[in-house]
Amino acid sequence: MAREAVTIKDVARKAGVAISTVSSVINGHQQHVGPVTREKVLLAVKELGYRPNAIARSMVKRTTGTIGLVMTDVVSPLFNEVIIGVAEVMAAEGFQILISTEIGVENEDAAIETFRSKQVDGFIFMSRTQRYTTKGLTPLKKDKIPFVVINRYLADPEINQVLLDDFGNGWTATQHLIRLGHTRIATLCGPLHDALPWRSAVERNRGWQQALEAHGLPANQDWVIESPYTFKGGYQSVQRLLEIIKDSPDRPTALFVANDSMCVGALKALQDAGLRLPQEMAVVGIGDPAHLAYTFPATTTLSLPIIEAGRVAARILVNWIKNGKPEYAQSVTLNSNLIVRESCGAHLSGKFQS
Amino acid sequence: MAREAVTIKDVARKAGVAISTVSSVINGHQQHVGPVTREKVLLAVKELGYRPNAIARSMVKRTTGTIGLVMTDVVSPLFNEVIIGVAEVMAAEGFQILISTEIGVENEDAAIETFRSKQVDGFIFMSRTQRYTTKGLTPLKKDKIPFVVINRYLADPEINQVLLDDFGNGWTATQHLIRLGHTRIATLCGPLHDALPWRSAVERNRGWQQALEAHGLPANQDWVIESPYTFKGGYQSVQRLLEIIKDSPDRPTALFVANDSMCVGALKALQDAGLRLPQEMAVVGIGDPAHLAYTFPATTTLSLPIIEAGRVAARILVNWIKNGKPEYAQSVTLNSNLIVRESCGAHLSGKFQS
DNA sequence: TTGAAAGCGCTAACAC
DNA sequence: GTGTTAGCGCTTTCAA
Repeated sequence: MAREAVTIKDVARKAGVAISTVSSVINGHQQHVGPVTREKVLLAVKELGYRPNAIARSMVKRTTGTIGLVMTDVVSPLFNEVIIGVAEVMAAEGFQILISTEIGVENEDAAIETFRSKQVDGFIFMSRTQRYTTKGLTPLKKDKIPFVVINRYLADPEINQVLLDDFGNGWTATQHLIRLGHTRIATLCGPLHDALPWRSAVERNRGWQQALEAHGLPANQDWVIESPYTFKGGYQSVQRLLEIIKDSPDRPTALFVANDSMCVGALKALQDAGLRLPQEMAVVGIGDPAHLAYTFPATTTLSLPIIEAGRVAARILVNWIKNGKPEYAQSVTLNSNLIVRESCGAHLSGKFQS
Repeated sequence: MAREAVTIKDVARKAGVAISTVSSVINGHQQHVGPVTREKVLLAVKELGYRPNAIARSMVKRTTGTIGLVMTDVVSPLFNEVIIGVAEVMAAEGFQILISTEIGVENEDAAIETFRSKQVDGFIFMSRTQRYTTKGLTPLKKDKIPFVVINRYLADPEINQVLLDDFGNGWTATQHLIRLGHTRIATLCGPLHDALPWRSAVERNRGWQQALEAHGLPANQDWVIESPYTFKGGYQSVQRLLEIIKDSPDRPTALFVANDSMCVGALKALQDAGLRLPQEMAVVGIGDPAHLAYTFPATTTLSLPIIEAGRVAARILVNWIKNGKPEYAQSVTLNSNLIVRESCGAHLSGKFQS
């Protein structure tokens, strides 16, 4: 801060008017101030280089024009993108964003406390791990503090949430392969039976299964390979799958991979095994397009709308703050876009239309 | 904010002591408060669920424990990473981070104004475009507001800067190829002669040139292809290069690509032209490892230490804030790490040792 | 060792 | 129309 900041008092003195008059013109309360006085004030403001102290203002208005963005996992570049969406609408609405420096789910409560003491007007929570807990959020709810939660799938219907359509993604990815003519579709499904199972894995797998069933195709459980959401997991899963199917007369011709990191590993393993892609194995993934556009072949993928999730959450939050109450308790589920690239073989088959 | 927040006054009343006593125990001014009084206060704090109002505190202490992070380009995932580094040290130091919602260089001044009115204790500027200007920073300097600048290469020696070693990156990348036995090395250099030339392009190109000269090798200017830092730029540059060298007996066997997006485009173009990589063309790039690890072949690259830049900048800033003055005017240049993957052919040649 | 009171910079009644 | 004044919640002399 400037050592000797000029205050509203200085402006008032310089302009030869009262403090409250200055306040009026600063805040555009035009009703009560004459044009000449107004000019005098404006002049003084300019000459002194006066900059209103937002802290002092917050003090009396009891609102800061600042929201807290709590990310349990700043480390993920993909999920970082939520900032872009949030920033976009907050800029338009004149809010500032405080981001949590405390990293990791376990520090979420600390972040909430810090932000509350800083008097943020509301919160956005972004998590990657899809925890089911509401623990840290309960006090917020009780104190009627505006907040919206992204990607957390909480059971509480009173909480405003923005969700990604995991089931739909699994369904769409699989259906895309079916439309391309594949009838035997395997899947790398992620951590389905972990200590705490990942909701996204479970849902995406359900999508795969139901899409197949809806088309009267078999959802062969031997072709469901579980592994962590990692490059290595994807690589090893493919090796396992290849082992399982090696003597099979009816090998799968397509593969749905439920996560981006896994998908890159899978592609690598497939190529290391000498398979031609997509001719001998068509692949569809889910996740970050920035990554998957650069694989070889470029990966057809369902692109998670993270930026849009940020926008939507921000809009809900801003409305809530401005109106003093939530529009209504809502849970918005965002669909993904299917980005057709090369790995699914659509560019070869010519079969895929829509 | 909670509608009816409990204040220090409530605590004082409940504990049967004076406001100033509560303040003392809250802030750990142990000197002046007896153990029984202290306990009474602590109890009241707990029972009431008192949370100090940081805004009110800031008001009188004239410091907010908040810094402003101004990014001219939030849209770049790579440069977003700076947040991670900054957050890491700010968390440890107990500062919060306000991020600029105003996007684009042209809005930098607006961001500065907003943050100043919010009384941030200091600034970190992160830019991608390496503007030479000091315009918006001059008032900060004049008012002795702590700030540090990342990736901007300002001439003013009094400004604290964190820089990336563009020249060194060009040099190292090229030298790596030389060590692998290449003697004819082309380069895609980026926007060297643009309306406003990109410093990074100029410097990286200088690194390429001098590394070659240092080894007594020709820096063939016909093999310097200019284009924007884009996927398309890289793709087209390779096409141009291939055209130029197609009848040449002494074709280049290696390529230094001065930017990550360009590099991905280049790889694609090379493969589309039917070249085997890295056997017929070895490639080294610069930029984001997350991207370039997934190309085919995986790209050997100089990985820009963006997170580290955030850390370093944050440390300098925090010191400045805490001591009331900068440690000294410094300009820290960070070297990149060479990440050896497949595109350079090191795994085949066995020549590369260090 | 504790408490009273001034004041941080600003807004918003309420008088004039 | 314009000015006076009482806070917002807290820290910090300074007395007691």
